[in-house]
Amino acid sequence: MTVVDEIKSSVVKGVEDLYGIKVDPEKVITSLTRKEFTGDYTVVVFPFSKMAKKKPDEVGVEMGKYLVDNIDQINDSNVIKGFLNLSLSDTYWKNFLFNIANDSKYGKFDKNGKTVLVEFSSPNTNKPLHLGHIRNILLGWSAAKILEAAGYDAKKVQIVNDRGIAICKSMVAWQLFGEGATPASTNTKGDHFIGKYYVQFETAFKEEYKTWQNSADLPALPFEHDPEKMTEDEFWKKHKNWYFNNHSKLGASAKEMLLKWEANDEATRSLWKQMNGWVYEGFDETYEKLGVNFDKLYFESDTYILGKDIIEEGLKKNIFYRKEDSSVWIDLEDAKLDHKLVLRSDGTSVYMTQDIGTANVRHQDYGMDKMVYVVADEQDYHFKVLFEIMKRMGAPYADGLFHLSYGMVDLPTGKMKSREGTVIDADDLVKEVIEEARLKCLELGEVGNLPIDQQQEIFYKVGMSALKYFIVKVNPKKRMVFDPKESVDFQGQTGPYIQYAFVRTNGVGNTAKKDEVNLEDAKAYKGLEPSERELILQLSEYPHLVQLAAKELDPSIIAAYCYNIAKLYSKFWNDCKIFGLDKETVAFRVLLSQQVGTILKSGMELLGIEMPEQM
RNA sequence: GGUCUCAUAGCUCAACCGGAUAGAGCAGCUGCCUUCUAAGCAGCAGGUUCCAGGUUCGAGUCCUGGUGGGAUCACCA
Repeated sequence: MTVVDEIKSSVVKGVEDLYGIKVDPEKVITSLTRKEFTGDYTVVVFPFSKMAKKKPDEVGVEMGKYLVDNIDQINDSNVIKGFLNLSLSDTYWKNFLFNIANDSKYGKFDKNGKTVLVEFSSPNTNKPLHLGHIRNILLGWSAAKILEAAGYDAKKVQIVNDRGIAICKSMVAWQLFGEGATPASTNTKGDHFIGKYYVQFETAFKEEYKTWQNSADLPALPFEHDPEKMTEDEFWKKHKNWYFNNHSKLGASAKEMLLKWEANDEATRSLWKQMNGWVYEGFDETYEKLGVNFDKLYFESDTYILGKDIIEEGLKKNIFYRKEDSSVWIDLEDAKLDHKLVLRSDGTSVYMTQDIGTANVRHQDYGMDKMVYVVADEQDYHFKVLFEIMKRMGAPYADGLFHLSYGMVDLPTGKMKSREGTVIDADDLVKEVIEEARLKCLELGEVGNLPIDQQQEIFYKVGMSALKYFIVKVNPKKRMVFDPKESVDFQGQTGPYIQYAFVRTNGVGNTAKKDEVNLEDAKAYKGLEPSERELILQLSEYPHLVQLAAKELDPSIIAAYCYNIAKLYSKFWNDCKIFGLDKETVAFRVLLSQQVGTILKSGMELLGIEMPEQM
């Protein structure tokens, strides 16, 4: 039982003993005492003062006395404006530090026997990964790590969108313009190689469309052009899809390719396999750089036909209904979600059907209790509908479905748009950030004399932490702005700042080893400086925050926490000397540094960030 | 137009689900390296939390109504 729990239950008992009122322990509000006041924990007494019909301060004083009398560790209390501040003894905090030093699993919860699937990344195979994917990947990875720490068996999966019109466009362009080139022959990373042909297709299509617009005998157009309401450009933009489907030569080739693919045409399938293979090689390289991996990949080419049988089952249960044209729908009006198509009139699947089917297959594979989809917030509606359907279908994991919805990454100039070339490429960004780190390390750090491969490793870790921390510190739900020039910083609330604090703890450890400091001596340490006390108090919050982050699926909670610890350690570093003092003090501060280092490392690991030994 | 979502310092973000005087970082200014790594520390300055009401001991947080951004409302994925 933690102190906080103990305080809460004592408050409950106290309220009952003193005033004869029963309260729910959940309703007891405690928090860390703010810096301006003396105390460690604060209890809000307003609710009890209302029930007891006494003045808040009066209740506070009575409760304070009760708690000091009944909980050994609490040795003082004060009341300010209805807030009861409780102080724990120095001995308590010192013992707390000794306890976690002996607990190798501090902050890691016992297995709860539940399995959770985390789906993330899920790229299309027609172009390379970009900054948006990076946010997705970091969130997914981190969510999985946090859930693991909270006791779940977390499986990392993705659905690879490897089929459809987009990849066919790349295939057509490669046939038309490729002249047999390969990633190897052009010395290009596979995903970039394919992306190049996708862009080439789009460019050629645009040209074709333009020529057609200016040609003499245009057919009747489906949309009217009202010059008052739209510009010429907007007018043609509106017709783009229609043109692609009905008049474009390139469009026809791509569509033909798709039909052949669906008909299992041998040549088409083998070209498709080859081109996707190139893309996967490229993706793997990027994933490795980002330090992530997956337990299982699901491919849309396998799953896109799934789900139909489930729809049939649902039809029997009257969850779905069939229209006259034999398309199948679900009525979700009572959930304020409208009617939604789940099967086309020709009997083929739609996106929703696939997702239903895929969820089912995953349940056969893993029997998961929970599933987290890391997908951008533009799909909020889709997942609301999907989850509602799964609930009505009675899926056993329906209550464990969670959409980790995150906001887009914007540039200072506005949205990233692949069509306008304003996309930040993942590989470029990684490379840039490592280069920045190299310059910074050589300027500020003490790495110049290390062997070159160790230097490289440090540059990599520092650069990646700057990038990752910047992204993961923001609450996932919020849109965020990424300024390529300024965003990836190395000072202040950043990854490298936290790494720097860690490197200091590491240095302390090395010196302690050299000086043969005996950590047992720490137990005889007599004092406790404010910055030491504050640090230990924060260390004690770690498990609680891991749980909170797991519950909210929010890595930014951990990111903020790590920063907090690093900051307090930096303060401690400045306030307190570590070596060259009596052996008890030295031992205690070495032990404290060691624990700070341990927590920083495991906290940052939850965010997918590695710590360098030195920098 | 319906639905969802967001709005906090010049900029980028916090505020642990309603708690004390709204906090950090960056940018700006002032100090601190002969001593464990100054990627640091201490300090100054910066706010009508978009607006108007409401709920209550207490509202950035909840409710209503505005304003402004974004998303979504396909037999696309």
